[in-house]
Amino acid sequence: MEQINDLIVADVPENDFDCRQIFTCGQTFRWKEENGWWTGVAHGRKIKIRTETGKLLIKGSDNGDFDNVWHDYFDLPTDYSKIKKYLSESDPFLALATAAGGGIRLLKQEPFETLITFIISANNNIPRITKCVNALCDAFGEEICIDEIGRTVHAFPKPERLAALSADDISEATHAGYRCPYIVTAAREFIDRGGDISKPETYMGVGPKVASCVKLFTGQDMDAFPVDVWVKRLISELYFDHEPGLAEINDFIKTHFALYGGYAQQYLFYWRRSLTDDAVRAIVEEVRHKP
DNA sequence: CGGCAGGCGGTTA
DNA sequence: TAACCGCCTGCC
Repeated sequence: MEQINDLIVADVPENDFDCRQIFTCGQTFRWKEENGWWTGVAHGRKIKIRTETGKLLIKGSDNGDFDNVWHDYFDLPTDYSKIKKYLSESDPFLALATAAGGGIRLLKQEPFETLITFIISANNNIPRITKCVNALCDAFGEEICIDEIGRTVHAFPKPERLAALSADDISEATHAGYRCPYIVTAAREFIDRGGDISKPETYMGVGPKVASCVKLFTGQDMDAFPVDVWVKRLISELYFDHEPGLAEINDFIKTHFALYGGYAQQYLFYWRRSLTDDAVRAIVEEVRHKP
């Protein structure tokens, strides 16, 4: 890693870091692409990043922040080539999925932000989750800076701020609907528990799927395997000749994806969303008839 | 075009 | 098991 003025340049394996894949695969909703750079906020800091053949370029950071924050946030210590190789060799579908989304990385995100963001994600879709989360930050997050075209950039709100609000306050700002009371109570609970999210499913508004997301996207449990409608659909298409129940799917996941389960889930999820039902059927046909 | 079902990256009671 | 907020899509 080296620093040139306000630009950090770090080595990243060329095929293991793709901004679009990282920021649009559903793990975070705070990054957007502008003029060839991806801009985002985490840990109360705003940066811009892009990649260039084997290099990660970061603007708005410095040596200290890179070492203390971004190195870990972008999961740079993990060797994704090794993970993709292992998954590819253990499963023909993962070979295809890791080829399609090979630049995905699992960000190590902040506990409170992840908890609230995925409470919002329940029974919701990506464009609307993005809107809600960013509206929440704009309304209640502390100001970080003004960007080059005059927009105020906000951090994710602190637990104390959200805990002091009413559900109606949140609703007015975000239009997150019936999830708003969950956001307030989760903020209060989070404070009462001293920031402990080791059992996310014990928070109101957090069921099995959201709990898995929190564990996986904070880096707490890399075997966590969130099962949403897309993953459920794909698992039954690829591995079952009948419509499996949730228990059956969970059983299968535990044995089949034991190691690197969370990574497998991300590759599969990203891959499935790019395919039509017909394309999946054709792929299943082809893989089954291979010697 | 505009009104109105139908469907979402689940959870709760 | 249905109801839930609100936005987007497709249909008439």
